[in-house]
Amino acid sequence: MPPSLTAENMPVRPRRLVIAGMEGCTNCSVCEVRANGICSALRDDELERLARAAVRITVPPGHIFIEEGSRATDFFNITGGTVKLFKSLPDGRRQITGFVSIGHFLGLAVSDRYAFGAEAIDQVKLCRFSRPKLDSLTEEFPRMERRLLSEAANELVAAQDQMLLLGRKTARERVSSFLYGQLENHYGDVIPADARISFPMTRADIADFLGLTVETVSRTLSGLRRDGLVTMNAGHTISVPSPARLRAIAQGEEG
Amino acid sequence: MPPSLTAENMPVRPRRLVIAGMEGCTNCSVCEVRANGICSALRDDELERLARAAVRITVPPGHIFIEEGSRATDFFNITGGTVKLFKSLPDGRRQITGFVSIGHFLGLAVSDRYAFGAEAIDQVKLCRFSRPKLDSLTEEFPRMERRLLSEAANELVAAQDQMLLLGRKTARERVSSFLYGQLENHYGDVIPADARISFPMTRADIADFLGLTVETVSRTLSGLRRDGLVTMNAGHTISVPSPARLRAIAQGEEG
DNA sequence: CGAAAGATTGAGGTGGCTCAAACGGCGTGG
DNA sequence: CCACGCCGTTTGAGCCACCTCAATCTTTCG
Repeated sequence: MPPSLTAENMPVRPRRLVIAGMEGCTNCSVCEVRANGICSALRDDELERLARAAVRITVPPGHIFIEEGSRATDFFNITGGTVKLFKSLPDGRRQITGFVSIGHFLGLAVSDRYAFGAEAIDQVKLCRFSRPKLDSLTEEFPRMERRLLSEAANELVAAQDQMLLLGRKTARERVSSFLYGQLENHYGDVIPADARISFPMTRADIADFLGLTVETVSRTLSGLRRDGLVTMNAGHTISVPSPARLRAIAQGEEG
Repeated sequence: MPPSLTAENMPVRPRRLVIAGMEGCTNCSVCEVRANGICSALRDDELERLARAAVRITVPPGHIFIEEGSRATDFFNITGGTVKLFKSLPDGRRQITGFVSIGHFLGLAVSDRYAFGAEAIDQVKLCRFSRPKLDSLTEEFPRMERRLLSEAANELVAAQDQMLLLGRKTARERVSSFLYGQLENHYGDVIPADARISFPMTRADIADFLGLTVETVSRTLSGLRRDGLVTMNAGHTISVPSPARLRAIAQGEEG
């Protein structure tokens, strides 16, 4: 059993700390996302009550575990893997509104139905809470509600950034923004020169996230490579010699 | 996700319930947004404490009262008028992330700085709370925190809709979505045939909201008029004979 | 090793942008 | 009361960034 992890002695950024063989575990005090999940706001004794409300499940790649417009019966906390959230139009056009991974919650709904769909990109592990259970839990633990509010505020800021991207940025700026965002996810606020990213999403996912086509994403990446801004080891692993230059492009600071 | 974010306790649509001559009033129990503002979650005795923390101010049209990136010292509740929220790029490109009016809050920030700017479109009235004051208030009134969470959840849903619009909709669909949204704001869920909207924002505002240019917005409106979908009385007042058809276009259901 | 999915590249088309001009309402001042 | 100027809106003409369609190449995985 790992030492007790409190909010104070843990870093803020998500870690790739994934403990194998936890599938059947319902003891939240040793949960791998204790440090970042919604549970991070709780004390050990409170966690025990939480554990009874949570069910840990595993979702295979490509599986849609939240259907757009279906009844919002559950609430999820991601404990491993990466999920894409999306909205679609009747003719199949799709917009990915965000990628969420370890430590983040999922299932905030205004009405009794989900306004978005959720699909596992790779093998995804998550904690499921039934909505009524969660309601009574937040009732009991105000600190958890505060945690949810701060998480929602974060999502809102990210959503506003994405609106600026989708409404006003060029393809080159969008792709650079995406790559830089991946760098931030991985390294936090201090990104070293010659950084490397590895991400699970396909070009099609990236295109649907950036409001572009696969071809444009591919061409734009090739362009960045030609300009020495990135080097591509494999399709899903990219090196960035100068993150600062990439950031400048992402923010529209280049000629 | 949110605790009680069930249909029953969700905020209803904003009402045009505006009581004149309240400018100097600091008694929240008779406040015109009592029904929809963040205060709506509070009892009368709690409101009295709230009143001491609030300052009512008036902002003239065109005035930017939140500067992008400035210190997030205050939190606002809009009691009259319409505000545009925006983000900009260094070269002046601008994206309006939302229009907020009576009853909505403003100023939720993740860091110690605002990630967006806010500008009054018409004459705007608002309640200002200092951040520390608000913090102690939410500490004291958990119900208020819950209210903020539900409001944030609503904003998040709207933001996701807007991302779909910006990333995947045509100009015609975007303009139709905007107009239909205005109808919803005004009428709520039940929109009568032959509905009329009147909005304060200029074509430039609409363009920056929809990720288009002024010219495209204008041309698209002309197109909708040519097709009998809208009739324009004055530039800022538009009639919609068949809201259902407009909605169909907005959602990409037309050929 | 082979099939299928994903990624890249090319050629050509187009929706929305840019540049430009004209129009209209409204407040101001003569 | 009208002339003027300002600002927002509309309309036109031409262009370009990104999309569409299509072929080829690469990676993945049974």
